[in-house]
Amino acid sequence: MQTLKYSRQREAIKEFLMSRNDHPTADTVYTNIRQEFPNISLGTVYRNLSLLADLGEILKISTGDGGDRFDANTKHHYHFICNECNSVIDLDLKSLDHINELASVNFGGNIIGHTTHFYGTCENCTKKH
Amino acid sequence: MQTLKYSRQREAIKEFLMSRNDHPTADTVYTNIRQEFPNISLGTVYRNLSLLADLGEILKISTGDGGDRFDANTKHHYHFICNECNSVIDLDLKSLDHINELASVNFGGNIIGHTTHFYGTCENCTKKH
DNA sequence: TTAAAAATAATAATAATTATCAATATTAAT
DNA sequence: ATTAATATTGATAATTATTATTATTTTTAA
Repeated sequence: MQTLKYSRQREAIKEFLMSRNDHPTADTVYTNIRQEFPNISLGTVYRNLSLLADLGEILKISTGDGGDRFDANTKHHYHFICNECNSVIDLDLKSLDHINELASVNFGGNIIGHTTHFYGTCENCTKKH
Repeated sequence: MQTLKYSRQREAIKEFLMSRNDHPTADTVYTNIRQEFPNISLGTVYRNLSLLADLGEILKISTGDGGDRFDANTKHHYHFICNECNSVIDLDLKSLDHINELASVNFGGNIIGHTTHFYGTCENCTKKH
C-alpha cells in the first residue's frame, strides 16, 4: 500500500492554509507558497490539497463559481458566499444536525451529513453602495 | 437591449428537463436532445441552460463533482447527493428559512438565501451491499 | 416581403484539474 | 553512514467542463 512520506511542500501548504481564514483557491495557495518554494509546481499544490482533504486535515469547499476553495478549519461550520465579490466567509452558527433527521423522514437512503452555503451581500460590498 | 426570441431548441431543452427528475448534466441534455435535433451544438445547450437559469425558469445545481446539474423544478427545495453513485435526488423537506436568520445573528452582511446539499448513501446503493 | 436582430452550428479558446514520468527526496534496513 | 525501496516532486501533457467567436440561419417586427 501507499505509505505516506513527509514532504516539506505539503507541510508548507497546510501551514499556509492554517494562517488564512479566507478560504483560498489552489491557485492562490500556489502563488503564495512560491515565495517559499519558487520551483513548486501547480500540480504539486493540487495533489497535496487533494491528499490533505482525503486525510481529513483540510476541507474542500465547492462554491460553484470559480475554482474550489480550501479551509484548514475542519470542524463542521457554515459559509457565506458573497454574490458580488464571491468572497467566502465563515459564519458563527452552531451545527444544525437536526436537519439531517428532518431530511431523512421521507427518504429511503442514509443521510450522514450536509453542507449549507448562505448567499447574499457581504459587509464590504454592502458598504460600497 | 437584447430582446428574447423564440427558439425551438430552447423549448425542447426546457421540455426535456421538465420530463426528468434526475437533474441531468448539460452533456446528458445534449445527448438526449440530439434525438430530436441531430445537429444541435453542445454550445447551444450550454447557452440555453445558462439563459433559462438566468431567467429563473430552471435551477442550476453545482455538486462539486462532475458538471453542473439542471432542474426544471424552480421552487426552493433540497437535494441529496449520493457519495457512491453521485445521483442527485429531491428531498421532501419544507424550506428551512429560519436558518437564514440564525446565520445572520453575528454577521455583518445581508443573507438572502441558502442552499443545502445532504450527503450519504442513496437507497439503491444501500441495497447493493 | 423585407430588414433587423437574435439564435444557431461549428469550432476555437479558456479555466480548472488530473495524469504521466523521469528525477529527487524521504525513510527504513543494512 | 550507505544503500535500497518507494513516495514525492517539477515539468508538462492531457482531460473535463464551459465559454467565446463568427458566419449562417431563424425569428419577428415593420
